[in-house]
Amino acid sequence: MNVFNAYKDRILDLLRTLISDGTLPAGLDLSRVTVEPPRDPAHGDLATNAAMVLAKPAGLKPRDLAETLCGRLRKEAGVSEAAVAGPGFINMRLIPAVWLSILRDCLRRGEGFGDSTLGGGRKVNVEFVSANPTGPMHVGHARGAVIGDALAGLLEKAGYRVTREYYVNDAGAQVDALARAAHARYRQALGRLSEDDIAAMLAGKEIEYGGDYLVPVGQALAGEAGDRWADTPETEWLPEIRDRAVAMMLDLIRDDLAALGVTFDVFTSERALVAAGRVDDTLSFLEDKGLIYTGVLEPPKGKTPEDWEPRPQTLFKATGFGDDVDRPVRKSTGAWTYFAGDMAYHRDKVARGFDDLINVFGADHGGYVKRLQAVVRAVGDGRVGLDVKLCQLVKLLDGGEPVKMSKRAGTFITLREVVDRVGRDVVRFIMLTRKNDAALDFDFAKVTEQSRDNPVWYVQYAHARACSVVRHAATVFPDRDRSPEALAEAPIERLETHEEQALIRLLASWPRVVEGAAEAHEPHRVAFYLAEVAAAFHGLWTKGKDEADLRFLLPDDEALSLARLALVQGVATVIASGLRVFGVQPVRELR
RNA sequence: GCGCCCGUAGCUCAACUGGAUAGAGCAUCCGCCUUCUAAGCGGACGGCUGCAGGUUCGAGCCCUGCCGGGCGCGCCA
Repeated sequence: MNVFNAYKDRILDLLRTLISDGTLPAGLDLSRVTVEPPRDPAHGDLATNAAMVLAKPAGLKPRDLAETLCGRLRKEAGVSEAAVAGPGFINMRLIPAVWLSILRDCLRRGEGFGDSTLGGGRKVNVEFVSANPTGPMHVGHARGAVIGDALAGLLEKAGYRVTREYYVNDAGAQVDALARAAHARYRQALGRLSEDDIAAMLAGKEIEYGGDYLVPVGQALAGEAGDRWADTPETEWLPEIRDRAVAMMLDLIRDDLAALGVTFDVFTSERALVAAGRVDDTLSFLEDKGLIYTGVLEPPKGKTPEDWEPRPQTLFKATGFGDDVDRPVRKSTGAWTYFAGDMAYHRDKVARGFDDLINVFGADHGGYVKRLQAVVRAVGDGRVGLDVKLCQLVKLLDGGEPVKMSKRAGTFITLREVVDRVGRDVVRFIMLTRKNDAALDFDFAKVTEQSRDNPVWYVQYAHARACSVVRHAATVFPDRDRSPEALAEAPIERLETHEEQALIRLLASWPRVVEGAAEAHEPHRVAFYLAEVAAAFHGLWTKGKDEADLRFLLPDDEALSLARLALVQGVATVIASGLRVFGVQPVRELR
């Protein structure tokens, strides 16, 4: 239960009552009314802007309307105070029982606390990673993988039906290049080429991919086909070798993703879409709507490509849907452009019945967003939304020094190396400690150190420490049931200190954090929230050092101890619930 | 030249989709370890939210124009 939304519903009901009795005019727009925690907790538990938003359209003074509302709110169940503040805010305080019942709910539901019905079972497709199947994943892919997976987990928690999807770009020139490189490795496996020959082919641009990861591909091909393709022309072997190599690269990528703990529900093949005639279907569908035409594009202003010349092209009328220019769908060779395939792919997603589409891309795809949204508008009749999350790059550091990476020198860091070095949970959490559109520093030294500076450790420490306190309770009160279910029955009304009550409110806001982050498609908010919970808990823990009667476990007061234990368990539960969204395993014990 | 993203404390970043006196950590300074894990905690210092206008009860957030940085810009995927 999101207590803020619950009270918002009550306030909306009150407002409708005021409309029906004539205090407020009919037809008032209530959509801008919000209920949120006040910035300063001293103001109360909840605040609403209702009076300020509605005063003007209702022809009333904000403070007058606020007073009227306040009078009604004071009679609402659970409200202990309601007061007008500032320009017309209404601050409310809730009776302690409301907060305590949320803590009990948290303990009874465990990690399921925070689950929401916000999504109402609507279908969302989250497409992420979609790296070309031409080699292992490098560290640059990790951020998109983690953000996509965590966003999917967040949406699931918020009540959406989520499909995690990977679009396999297996139809373009890149996979043909992969096939040629695999063929060279195949001939190497047959003894026809040496390592030096491969190097020379790379240098001469005969092949594009030279990585060792293709050696086993060559060996497998040699084992399967013998010398059947050793001396035949490219047209004879390319399709088969390409398909085998792509399949093996996808296995490689799946393994890398598994090391990160990421799995997909659907892999959609670009080549299969093309083969099934879906691109042709999509183009004729759009043609029937008058959205495909032949025309000549203006050259880009300022920076014209050297070989630019005016040329009639087959174009999609993207400008009709918010794009800056119309987009080519056919190359001069007659083949479809990559974009044409993407049009078919997004139409396919719409046809599969998704209510919302989310694509997680690298920041270098920023120029691609508008045209994709134009496509989705065109094929979805405006019913389906497309949100594109652009991930800025990750700067790899080690102790503050940049880690040198260059594809040319072959020293790029693979995803696997990073996971092996610091662990999957660290990679996942750190990748979520920034908004997707801000650059992120990933410092090997920092993310593994145990200090306040390292958010992963700090949050895990809070969880471990909470678990430790509960464990320790076994020695102080050996006869007591310390399970979360039993603690839900503890006399938590005895939690009276300011810090304890603040922490209860913070835990109680977890459902609201889930809903807000899910609605905004911003999983990083969960990371910041968890750090806040951790800080509040560490603070409370340390206070017990200064003042013995503030310790969680008081041998002389079993009832209060159980109440505090309930709060400690609540902290562990909420942190575990949040980490679960990220696919991170909560640590119960630090070594 | 056009489009998108970014610009917040000395540094790294938040700010709950327009709310109240813009918050944390690091760094600096001052305190706190016979204790449930001090690998931690508390306090102080620190701001013209890049600049200038606009919209309204209210702007870090929305609009316009500048300044600075990143990405992209017809047959690459």
